[in-house]
Amino acid sequence: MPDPEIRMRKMVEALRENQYRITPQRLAILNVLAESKGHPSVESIHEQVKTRFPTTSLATIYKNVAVLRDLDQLLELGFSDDSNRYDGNKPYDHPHVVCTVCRKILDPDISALEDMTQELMRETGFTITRHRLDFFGVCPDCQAGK
Amino acid sequence: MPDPEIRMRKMVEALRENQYRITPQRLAILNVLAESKGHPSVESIHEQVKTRFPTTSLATIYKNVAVLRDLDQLLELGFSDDSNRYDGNKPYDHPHVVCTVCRKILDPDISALEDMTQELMRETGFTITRHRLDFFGVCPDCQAGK
DNA sequence: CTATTTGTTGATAATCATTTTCCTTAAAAA
DNA sequence: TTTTTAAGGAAAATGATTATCAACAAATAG
Repeated sequence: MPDPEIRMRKMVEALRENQYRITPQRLAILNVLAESKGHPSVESIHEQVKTRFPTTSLATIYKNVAVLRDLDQLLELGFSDDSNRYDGNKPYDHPHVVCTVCRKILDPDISALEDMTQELMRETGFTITRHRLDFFGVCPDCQAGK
Repeated sequence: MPDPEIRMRKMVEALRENQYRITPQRLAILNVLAESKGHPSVESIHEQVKTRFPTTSLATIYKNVAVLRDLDQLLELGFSDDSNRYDGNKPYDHPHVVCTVCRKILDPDISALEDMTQELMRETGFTITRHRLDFFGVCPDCQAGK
């Protein structure tokens, strides 16, 4: 079974378990999130859902990403100077590399993250449970002027 | 010379070098920023400045923090679900540890940060120039129920 | 010291992503 | 099929931030 389908089922299951209704628009949104390789914005999700359901309202997208986020099925990345971006495939905290030119977002591997968190806890006495780690720069494509 | 005074002079110097005028309101804002031990919001800066200049407009605070930020004299921490916070004492990117209970913010040392950035550039091909690293948890005081 | 120039202030309107409202529609249970 | 009630759609509201513009004042020249 391909990954997107697994994610779809997982998200539908989470909705059912919490007594949310399964509507066509909702399924279309889940589909966009599960299929997406990037980190779509609400606007981008809206565009894609509208190809199947042309009357879909932006508010419907907003309401649904909020539901999924609250069910821990969607990672919401808020940016104070831009619209939020969403990750339906890895709905848990992880670092990001953001291109400041084209706004592309990558998920890099940071093997030292676990060790770093442990050291931070020792150093500060905090119990650290979440993080938001963004690195900003210019991606290879934009460096090449594409 | 105490730290706040050093910061004041540094910021005034940066304004002068860039042909910005030194106004009383501007000095009052610099003073709030240099004296502040925390990470004040625009609203908080406004409240403090108004005790000396009661007619000061919120817009004036916004315009001035933008100027200082553009001169790299002020670190702006944007939050998508809250107003921005500002750090006038360490006006360069650095990691934060945030207590989710009392909202206290610490500046931890992360010695591995430079190496990590280099590795990220190799791994992703990005040229990384900035970062925003927030770790969230509960501080020792709040763990103790204080 | 006075006049001139031009950046700054303060009040207000505009912006924009997001949220809320409210009425209509339709999913799910009886 | 009927009933209940959550969800969808359209539009208005929200709230932090930005833009506008007339009045003012800091800097500079004379």
